[in-house]
Parts: sequence; structure tokens; C-alpha cells
Amino acid sequence: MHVVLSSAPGGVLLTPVADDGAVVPGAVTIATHELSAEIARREPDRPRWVWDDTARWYPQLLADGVRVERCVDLRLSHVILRNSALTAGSTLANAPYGPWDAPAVAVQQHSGTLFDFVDEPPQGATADPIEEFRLQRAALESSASANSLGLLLAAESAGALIAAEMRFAGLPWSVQRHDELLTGLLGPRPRTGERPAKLEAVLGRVRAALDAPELNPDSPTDLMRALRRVGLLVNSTRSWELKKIEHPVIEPLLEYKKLSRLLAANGWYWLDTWVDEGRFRPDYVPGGVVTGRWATSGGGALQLPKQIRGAVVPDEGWKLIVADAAQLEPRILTGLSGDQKMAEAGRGDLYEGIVASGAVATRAEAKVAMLGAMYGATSGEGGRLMPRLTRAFPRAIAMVEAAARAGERGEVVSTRLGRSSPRPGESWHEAQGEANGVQATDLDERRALSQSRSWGRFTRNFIVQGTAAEWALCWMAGLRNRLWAMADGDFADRPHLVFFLHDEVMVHAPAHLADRVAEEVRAAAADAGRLIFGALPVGFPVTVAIVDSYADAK
DNA sequence: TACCCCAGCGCG
DNA sequence: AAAGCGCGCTGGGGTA
Repeated sequence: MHVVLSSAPGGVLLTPVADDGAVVPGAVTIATHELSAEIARREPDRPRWVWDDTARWYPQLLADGVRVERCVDLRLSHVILRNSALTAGSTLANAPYGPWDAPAVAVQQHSGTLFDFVDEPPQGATADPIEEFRLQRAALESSASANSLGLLLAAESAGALIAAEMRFAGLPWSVQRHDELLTGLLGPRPRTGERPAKLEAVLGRVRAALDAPELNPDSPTDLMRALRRVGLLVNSTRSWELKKIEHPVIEPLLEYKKLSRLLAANGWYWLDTWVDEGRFRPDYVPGGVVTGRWATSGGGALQLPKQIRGAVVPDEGWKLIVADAAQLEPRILTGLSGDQKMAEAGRGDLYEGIVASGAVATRAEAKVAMLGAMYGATSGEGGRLMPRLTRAFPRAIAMVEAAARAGERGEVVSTRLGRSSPRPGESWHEAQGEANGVQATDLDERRALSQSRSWGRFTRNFIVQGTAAEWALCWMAGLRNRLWAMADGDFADRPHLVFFLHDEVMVHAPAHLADRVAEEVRAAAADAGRLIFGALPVGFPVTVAIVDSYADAK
């Protein structure tokens, strides 16, 4: 049974609907302040709550101590159905753009008011969630791959629940450990506007080596000018380019860049802004990337540098269980293509397996070659190794090559479960058109070819990255339910997810449950593989570490 | 003052 | 080791 939540005069309307979206008698209006209790009361019936946007409804429920098992996030589902090649003929996909195509609402920060958006829905006023749900079910029903797409919508919605729960729980963060790490690397916290002592010292060495006492090291133009003045003819000030040079300034300059980056991105200011009462609460954005990956806004949660991961520590008597899907994307490609030889190579360490197949000589080569295949390397080591990979694993490589060719023609490609790539924009088509015109110049043709190839690299990667994102969502959704079933009590008293990074998850759990959590993590990974690829012989091994600090994982 | 873009670098 | 996918964030430097 589905129950649709919608704003109504005097509160929130709860409307039961059937699987096809038809309204079932029994709709009631619940006063806003009684909504959480009402949902908690009905939750044992395992309804699937249907709402416009999880980020609007769920944080308040969690704050009231209510965890729900299932939902339909209409906005996220709409985006998938609007763009999927599998529902291209549906009414939904052909309707004019409307409120359901609007971007996500910002997560309410610390607004104390209860469901305060209910009285003033910003753009959702004209959007009837019941009608939208009916359109979505019709689109799904009309699709030839309703099962896959349905799984994708369920996984996407579960991801939205998880994102809200992870923000609610927060990533356990030790302000003291973070401060110690910063102090060790940079020196004690300085007054605002001043550089920490160690940063200032290394900057002094840079200025001396360049004989430029006024140098602003944070200005690329200023820095480049100073480098050229001492005869270093660089084209940029990027670290990897500077590393190739031998000069007394290089070592302190690279050191300065490393430290100033840490200070700017994850220093004391970041700590003050983002960590509160021992928890880091980033704003996760499910579906924030076209491929289906999550994004974040604020706090840079998906870029936590290794330098400061030591500040992530569990509560007293608790553990962190950090799990990483080993070589996820190559394994996804194996599943997508059904390449038996690659599946065999992936029985253990996939890259060692590729070496054992005779395709390349070393593990490092295998890794670079696989990355090249999935990203579309044309030159360098990756490009050089491609032909050998193609000979060894023709089916897998044919899969990504086909996706690349489709993209080069401006066509749409889709993931395993049916998320489709966007179409190239107007300027892309203009460039292609100009190259085909009678007056086309060499430059026109080169530009068109370059853009065509570039879009091909995007679609090539899209099917792999997007399907990997689907696998990760299924992994997490399954794990979420397994963790909930492991213990009793409130959400935060049970083992729960606290972090997610594309192919890596972190669970915060009471120490005595840590070993069992590790088992559930592995089992959920196996489930996800079967859900998406059925009986295919591709495995998804995960490395699991039970640790007292994120820095101790892998 | 507000905004935009770029260069650079962190993560997968 | 350096060229190939997807992001977010910062400070500099320009424009309105």
C-alpha cells in the first residue's frame, strides 16, 4: 500500500493509493503537529510513503524519533523517468517542464519549526503529488523494463532516506583530534588573518629561494611571474608540473601548497563551520550527479582529505566499520558486458587476474589499462595498453566502445537499470553542423571532432559510473535494512550508516556488534550484485575494516 | 558590494 | 608516471 502525503488546509492529507495510483477510500487530514505520531502509528503496516521530496519531510520525522522503512521520492523518481530512454514514450516524459523538474529544495538548516514548509510550499503549490504518482506508475507500466526501472526508483528513494538519516546521525568527529592534527602540521591556531607558524616558515623559504619577499603564493599569476624571473619557464603552477623541475624553490613550494590547501579547505574555519557537538553533518544531494552519483553541498564531505581522517572517531564503546567495494567499476563493466574472461580474471584481485591472463605484465599496468578503457584514454600509458586489453577482453571493451560511438553521434546511453545520459547541448550540435557545412574550415572540423570525442568519453564512462552508482545504492539500501534489524531502540542507538563515498560506506555501531555488521556489509554487497546482474558470475568483494579511527581504514 | 569565472587541488 | 570520467570548494581577479 502507498500513502501519499500532501499539504492541505489545516495540516497534511494522507491519501492511500493503489499500485497504479488510483485513490483508495480512507484519506484523512492530520494536524501538522500530529503527523510524526500518525506516521509512527502506521509504520508497522509497512506502507510506502509517497512524498514530493524526502529532504522536506524526513528530517522532521527523524527529529521526532520516527524512522520509516520505505518511501517514493517523487522528485528524484521524476527526473529518472523524464530522461530514461525506457520511458521516452510516456505521458510524463513528453509533458511540458513543470514543478517536478525543479531542483531539490535546500535542506532546512536548524529551523526549529515543525514542518514549517507545509503552510508555504514554494513551487510545489500547483503540483499534485497524487496525480504525479499516477503519471509515474503509468510511465513505469508502459516501459518494457518495468522491473529494472522500478528497482532503480526504489533504490533512489532509499538513497534519499539514507541521506537524511546520515545527516541526522552525523559523522562522529573529534574536534580535539582535528585540532591536534592541524597543530602538528601547521602550527597552533593563529589569530584570524594570520598564517600559522609552520606555513609562514615554509613561505619564507619559498620567498627566499625566489628572491621575492613580497610574493603572494596564492596568486597563480604572481607565482608564475616569480618562477619565470629565476629562469623556470613553467606554463602553469600545478604541483605535478612543478614536480618535474629541479630547483631549490620546488620542495618548499610544494610543501606550502599542500599545507595552505589543508588550511583553506579543512582548517579551523571548516571545523567551526561544519562540526557541531562532535558530529559533521554535510548536506548530501542524492542524484546530484547526472550519472546518479550523490553530490554534496557545503562542507565538501566527498573530498575529506586523508590528512584529517584521523579526526573521525567513534563514540566511547562504539566502532567504525569502513567498507570499500574492491575495483567496483571494472567489475561493473564485467557485469554489464557479461565478459566471461573478465569475470574469471576477477575471481580474486581483478588486476592480478588481468596480469595472469597475459594481457599485461604488471598489476600497475592492468590498473592503468582498465582506467583507460573506462575513461577513454587516447594517449599515454593508458592509450598504449588499450589494444592489448581489447584482445584479451573483447566483449568488455566492445561494450564501452559502443557507448563511446553512440555518444559521438549525439545519442543517449543508459545504465543497467535504465538511467539515461543527457543529450549534448545546443552548442555541441551547432559545432557538428558547422563542420558538415560547405564552408567548413579545418578549424571547424577539428573543433567538431574534438567535441564529438569528448561527448563519447562522457557516455563511455556514463554507463559504468552510473551502473556503479546503482550498485552502490542497492548495497546501501540492503545494508540499511540489515542494520535496522540488528538491534532494538531508537535510530541512533542501533548500528547505522554515517558516511558514503561512491564505493565506500561507513557504519557506526556498538563495539559488540561490529563483527556482525561486517558480515552484513558483505552479504548486502552480494545481494546488490544479484539484484542488478542476476546470476552472472561477477563477484563484488568488499574490504572491511573495524577501526577506532577512519585513518586506520586501508 | 555582489557576482562570475578561472586555476588549482581534494575525493572517487 | 600524466591523460582520460564525475564532482565541490577556495582564493584570486575581473566585471557590473
